Amino acid sequence: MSRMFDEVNANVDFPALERRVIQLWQERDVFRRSIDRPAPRGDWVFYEGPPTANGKPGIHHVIARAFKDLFPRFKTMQGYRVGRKGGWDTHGLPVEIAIEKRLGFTNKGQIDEYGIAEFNALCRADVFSNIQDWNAMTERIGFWIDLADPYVTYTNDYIESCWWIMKDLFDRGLLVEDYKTTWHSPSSNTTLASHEVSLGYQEDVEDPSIYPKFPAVRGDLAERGVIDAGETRPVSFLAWTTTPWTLAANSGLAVRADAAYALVAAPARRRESAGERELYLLANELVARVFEPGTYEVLTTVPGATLAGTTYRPLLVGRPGDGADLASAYRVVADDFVSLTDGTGIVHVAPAYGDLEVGRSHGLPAVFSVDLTGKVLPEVRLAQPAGAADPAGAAANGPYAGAWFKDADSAITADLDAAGRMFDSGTVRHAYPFNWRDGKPLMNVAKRSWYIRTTAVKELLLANNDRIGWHPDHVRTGRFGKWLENNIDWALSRERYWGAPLPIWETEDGGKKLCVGSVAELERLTGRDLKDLDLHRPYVDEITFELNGETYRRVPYTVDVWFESGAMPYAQWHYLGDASGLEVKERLAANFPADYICEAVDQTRGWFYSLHALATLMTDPGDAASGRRPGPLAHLSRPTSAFRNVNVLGHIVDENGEKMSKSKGNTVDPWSVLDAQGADALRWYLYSASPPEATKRFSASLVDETLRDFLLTLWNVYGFFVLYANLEEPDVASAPPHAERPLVDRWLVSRLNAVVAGVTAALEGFDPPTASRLGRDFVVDEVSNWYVRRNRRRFWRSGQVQGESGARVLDPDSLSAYATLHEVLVTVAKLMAPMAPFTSEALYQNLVLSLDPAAPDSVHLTDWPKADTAAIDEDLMRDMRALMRLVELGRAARAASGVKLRQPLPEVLVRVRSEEELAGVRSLSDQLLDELNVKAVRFLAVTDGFVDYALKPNLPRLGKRVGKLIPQLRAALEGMDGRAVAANVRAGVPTTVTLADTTLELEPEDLLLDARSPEGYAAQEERGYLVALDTRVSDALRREGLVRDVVRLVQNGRKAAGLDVSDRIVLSVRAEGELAEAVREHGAALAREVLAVSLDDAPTPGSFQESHEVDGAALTFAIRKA
RNA sequence: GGGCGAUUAGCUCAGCUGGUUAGAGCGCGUCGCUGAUAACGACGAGGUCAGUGGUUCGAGUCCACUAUCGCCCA
Repeated sequence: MSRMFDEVNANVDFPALERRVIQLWQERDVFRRSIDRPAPRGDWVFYEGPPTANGKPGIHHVIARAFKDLFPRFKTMQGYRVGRKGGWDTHGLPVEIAIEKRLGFTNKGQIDEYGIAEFNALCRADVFSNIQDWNAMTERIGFWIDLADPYVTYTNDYIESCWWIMKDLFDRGLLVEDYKTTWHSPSSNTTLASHEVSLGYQEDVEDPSIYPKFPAVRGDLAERGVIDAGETRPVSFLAWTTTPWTLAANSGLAVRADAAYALVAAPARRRESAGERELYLLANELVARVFEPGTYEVLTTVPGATLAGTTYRPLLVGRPGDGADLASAYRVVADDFVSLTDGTGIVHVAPAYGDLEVGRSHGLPAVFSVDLTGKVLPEVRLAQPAGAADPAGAAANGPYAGAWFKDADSAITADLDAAGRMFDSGTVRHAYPFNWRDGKPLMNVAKRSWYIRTTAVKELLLANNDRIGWHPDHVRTGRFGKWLENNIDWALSRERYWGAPLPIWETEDGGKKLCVGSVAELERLTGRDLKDLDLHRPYVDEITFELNGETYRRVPYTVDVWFESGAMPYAQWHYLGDASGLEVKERLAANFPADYICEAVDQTRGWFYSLHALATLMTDPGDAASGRRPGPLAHLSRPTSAFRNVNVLGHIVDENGEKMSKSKGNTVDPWSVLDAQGADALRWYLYSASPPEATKRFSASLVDETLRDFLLTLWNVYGFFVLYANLEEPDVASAPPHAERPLVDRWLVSRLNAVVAGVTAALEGFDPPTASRLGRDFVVDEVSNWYVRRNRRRFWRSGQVQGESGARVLDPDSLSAYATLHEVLVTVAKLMAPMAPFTSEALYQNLVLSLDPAAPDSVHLTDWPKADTAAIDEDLMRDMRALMRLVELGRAARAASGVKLRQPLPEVLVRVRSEEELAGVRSLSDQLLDELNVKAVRFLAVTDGFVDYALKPNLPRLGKRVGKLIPQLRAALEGMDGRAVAANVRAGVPTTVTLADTTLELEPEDLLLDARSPEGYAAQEERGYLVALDTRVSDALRREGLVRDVVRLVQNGRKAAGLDVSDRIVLSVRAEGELAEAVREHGAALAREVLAVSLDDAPTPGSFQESHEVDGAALTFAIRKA
């Protein structure tokens, strides 16, 4: 017999079902067709943030991809075309480090020895080592993205686009070379990337803590009135540092202009109390912390601004940097960075070792004391007093020459102490970074570096940020906004190997520099055919050319990988500006900027920033006042970020809240979840568990809960529908129109449309938790636990009638139920499609395509449901809510009364909160009777004298008006006659309340009436609702209740006998006493309930037989399939 | 050390612009119901809404500080 629908297996295996759906998508080419289908609303642009495929994908990659898939599917159904080009991040340090580890390298020099070409070849081979896993995971979770034609950052085309951008920036003066402070590892002579530095931070490192005395030039101070002109005692600026080795690099001292500085008289060393006193300058508020109590005297205080510009003599000398002019050194400067929380309020400034910005802004020269391998330079020695000859001779090596910089600390300290230049020395424990590979200390060093001058467009960065739809919103002004406000130039160059080379060529002396923007340009410069040139190092390093008689060589740098990922809007199409083909230009125009991106929160200063900064630079309209030229995309777009909306995702942690890491062994293999619970359960859990930005604790048991709570409930409703539809074969198309269906159907349709509106709004607001929870609550609470439970009888044995043609035709009531539930299931399938693409596809295939082969052959090719606002009946939904509330109270009342639900009761008294609700609930009262198994309902008027009332103020209305009198008013209302006030409320007249000092006129809506239970009923009340059951059971009702017991036992018997739900039976029942009477009286109803074609009290031979005791009476029945 | 965010029941989370008795699901206990259900219903145990102070007639909600956790930066 051919069924209307494919049978639905109640023991559904979701992972297996999902694999079949994947196959169906492949066979029907659904993904491609979803992009090719007509897009009346135009393009909606999604950018894939490229992952790296050199590691196995973990559960945290699934979450990002689950979100990345949701919105493109949603927008596609809404009528947009959403192209989804995949991408892979292939360059960068993680790859290099993996290869270095494999080769056992501990420092960068070993790479040069090994050979850059060989090294990079290994990197290239490694980056896709896990791409099979990635592609399999991507497909299995249903992430639709074009993996056949992804952008790959290591390709020549991609690199060339990066070059084009850099050349544009260079030509506009926005790509410049300058000194930069870096964390340098002298042990491996390498600059470390910031994340490498953070890997190596150690807490509680013991370092020197010294207070050197810088001899002030007394004349300068006397001139400003800080000391007397005749002062002869030594005057020192007292500084504090933890790096004695940088003292030879000192070229300035910094004070805070707005802080008070004290001139203190004290002994020459901290621990001395006697002896000749010297004079010190330091921040006034730190004096008591630096000097021992009772050993010092504050002579005067002056503002820091007064000290600025005075000079002092150096303690040690070092090697001046290129072009450094020592004439400008050894000055006191004022700067806000100076902190007064520790030290002395006078900061020793060594521009070459960490204080580059300060030095630069005050014109202090860079002086070096240590080379890049951590060896102290030969020039370093104690400074000699003016006019004194160096005993060892200036040409000879200094006493610390060649020493490891940290080893020189103690010698320098001792020598300064001996020279009387040390006020105190000790140690301090603090956090300090070490090379994470060899454990050796790092040092802050200024190096030449290339920068993108993002500070030139800072205002534009902020303005463009204001227009981004951040989700959550606080990132705009918080994490990201703060970052932009403190914007510093983007340090672009890296001394690395496996990355896009910086395309700058310079002359031997570095005097002339040229940025190359394309391979074609390089061919013109060299006169060579470079079509087959690998743009990576070392090959590109070998390309040199002559220009105006000078040889140009490429600088040795690669660029920050964030630059590469930030360039993807342009580089994914191999965009080269005006040199691009027409097709590429059109592609770029259609796909810029993105409507949506989605990544985890750690990308704020990573991809989010690099995308934003480059797009801002590219679309910069220019600034005539400062002579800034417009960017190359200014003609295409107003100033903009690269993205309009972004979901910022939180991280996934394990079930104990701990970060997942391979070393802890607490990572979750996505496949373990995908194979057990399936992709939809996982996706739904990820969407609904918590706000996207929240840190999520992941546990498989929560995914399991999602599966049982939501997906299985939906599946059961679906299975229920199909099971009975296949028996009854309803023609849902011929069902009565909505308006003519029973109230409960109209209610469900109303709710459905409200849910459509709600889910649509939530997804348009990039809010998956709200969308998924609306769907879940609707399906579980309203469709399954209310509608289907309340209406299941309408779906089975529904009294088929013969149609005029002799065909079987369902009565309109059943047909309405089928049509309503069918519509709900189909619409829910569409609403769920972006979030649970597999289950929704399965439902759609069976529920829609079985009936209408002409329909789109995938749910993902259908249009997003539109909410029919005309079908949303707010009053009806409010009334049903009230009814559900009453049923809840009625059940509680029954439970309290001890009368079981099978026993019918004669009457229930009901009171609701308003006249409108009363009318509404009255129209739904048959639901109430059925649900509570009661014969009649009596509605009490809202102000019926049958009940008394507690009076309460309606606070949202009265709070502002009455204010402080609220407690008085409460007390007064409690003392008033509830019935009398209720009568006022009913009549719509104000009530006068007398308080101590005043009287208040309260309008009816200012008061809340809480009904109190009537005496002698099993009653439950809550917030104005009241349900009271009359629990007197008549004999007739008792017999009815007994028969319901018999029905239940026979039904159980049917099940035990292995009968099908639609099988008809021959039934015999033998009972005694009142039970026999009850069976006789309600025999017809009994037979109808259990599908008995005949009912007698004779034994039925060869049949299933059972004996029971019902309410003390014996019962035996036998059933046989008819 | 700085910035941003979080902290509500054993677990996962709601709680809108301050307002009546702080909720849901899971888990636990008792009882009930059951021909779609791997279910469902009622009742119960479980909360000083991280802490302290403030604003207010009224604070889970607003403000300040503190603690703990996470991320980013140093």
